[in-house]
Amino acid sequence: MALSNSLNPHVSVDCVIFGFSQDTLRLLLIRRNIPNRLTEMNDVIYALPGDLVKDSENLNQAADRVLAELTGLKDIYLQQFSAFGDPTRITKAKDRAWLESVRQDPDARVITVAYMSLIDSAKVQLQPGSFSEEAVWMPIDEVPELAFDHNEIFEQALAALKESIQMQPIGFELLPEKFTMSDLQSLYETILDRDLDKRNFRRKMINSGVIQALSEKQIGVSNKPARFYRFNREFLEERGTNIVNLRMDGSFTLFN
Amino acid sequence: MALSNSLNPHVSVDCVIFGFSQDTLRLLLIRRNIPNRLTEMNDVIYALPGDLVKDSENLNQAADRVLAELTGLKDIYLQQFSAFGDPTRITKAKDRAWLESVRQDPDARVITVAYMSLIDSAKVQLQPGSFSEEAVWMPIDEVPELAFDHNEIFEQALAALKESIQMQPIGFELLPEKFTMSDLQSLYETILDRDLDKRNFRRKMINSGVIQALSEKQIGVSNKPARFYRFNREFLEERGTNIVNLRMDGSFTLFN
DNA sequence: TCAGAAAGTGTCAAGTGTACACTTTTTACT
DNA sequence: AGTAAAAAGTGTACACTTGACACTTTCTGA
Repeated sequence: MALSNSLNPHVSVDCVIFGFSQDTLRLLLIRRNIPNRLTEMNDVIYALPGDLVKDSENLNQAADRVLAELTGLKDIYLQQFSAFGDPTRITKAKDRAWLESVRQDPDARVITVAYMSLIDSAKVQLQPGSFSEEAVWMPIDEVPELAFDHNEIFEQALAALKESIQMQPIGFELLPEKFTMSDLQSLYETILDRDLDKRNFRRKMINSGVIQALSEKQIGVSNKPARFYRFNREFLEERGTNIVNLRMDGSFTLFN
Repeated sequence: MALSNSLNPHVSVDCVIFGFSQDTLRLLLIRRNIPNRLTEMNDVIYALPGDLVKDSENLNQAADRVLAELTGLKDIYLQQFSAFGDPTRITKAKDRAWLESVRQDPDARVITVAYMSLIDSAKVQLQPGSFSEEAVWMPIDEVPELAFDHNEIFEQALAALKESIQMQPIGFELLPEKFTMSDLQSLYETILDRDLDKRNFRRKMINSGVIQALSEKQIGVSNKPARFYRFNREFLEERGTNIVNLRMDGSFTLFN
């Protein structure tokens, strides 16, 4: 069996990248067309974006690089949430064709460090896909079978997101700079998968100090135009990123 | 440079193992004596327990194995909290002697997956140390300079512990089966590094349902004997392990 | 029997969570 | 010009939780 001459041939990063549009939480996936010798058709395989870690970079840099190559964006919210290293995680038959097409050493175990990323999908200009590879936004309840153990990684990322959003003001990463209160509530309802009371939601958000009202309002809507808000970045600076149980007195619980 | 013939020569696990005794939070460290050719004395180096991941095992199994070899215990609370992979993390001069003594390939980067573990230190029979290697319980505010980036890993584990203990009923992993309310409060005060009100603490713990009062009491103490309590394991079964914001109505926030 | 030590207990005021329905503002249509 | 449709925006009352605060009880050992 050939060994790669990299010092770290078997460590990768995978990115679970969430976006939010049309009141739907979406996942950024890579779609690959793998020629199938038997059928002479292409097999379509979906996978999380990821890559092997280079010798010169650390794990965060590798994840940043994957994100930048895919979306063109830098300084994106990125949170490492788990490593996956089961010896059988990439040995399933369904993944063989792809592996052989990209790896020198398809039998080797790959340990992967998984990142969760939140981006404003409106900012993303997906790189135009080649014939064999393309990035697509997939609604999270339509995620198909993915390569390797990527379904499990995705499920864990989603769970991590649900937990984090109740503890830290990170939902804003999924929205544009300016958003309405309804946008924000819709985002929270989607992620937490339940309805929230409109009046209570607004009160809590405003009182918590995490958002600031702008004087600007929507234009061109055929109903009462909503006020825009923006995330109060000073809030984070004052408190650090590890906010637990913010209440008006300094403690924080978004929804019980 | 020689390459190991393992498929995964460069992935390890490191365990940050917390224990609690004499009202002090302690860390289980490995102390190694490394012969120094210049001084003809031994250099003493402390490090987190850890090992390379074997081809046949997954990451959790590797961490379990490290723990079992060190303490003789199985089924211990173990939570993966972060991976560390900076290219320079093991290249500092101070670590050279040790590395050369244990690794075939001291220049290679090692990516490590870090675990936080909580154990009742009374259950641990530390394996009798050889001349060159020995395990010791170190109070967390006396932790010396450690090998590699282990100080950083420890700091992050401590931060993760502080956060987790406010969200999930995991403090019990550090206590014996039966404990007094004062033991429990002392543990929380130590980890959170602040005083808690005795009456409010008791009320909250009892009302939350996470502990059960036993009829048994202390004997042989020279003051009013304290009642024993135990952790209510059914509580976890009913709610799953990811408890956020438990209150009496089902929500949970331990302390604001 | 007395002193020392830690256990154990109750109340009140302020803050927070939750449930709940109508008015306002805008555009589009006739 | 008038009206309908659509979403924005607003207040209150009740129940519960939190947090501050000090004294009594129970045991041992001298």
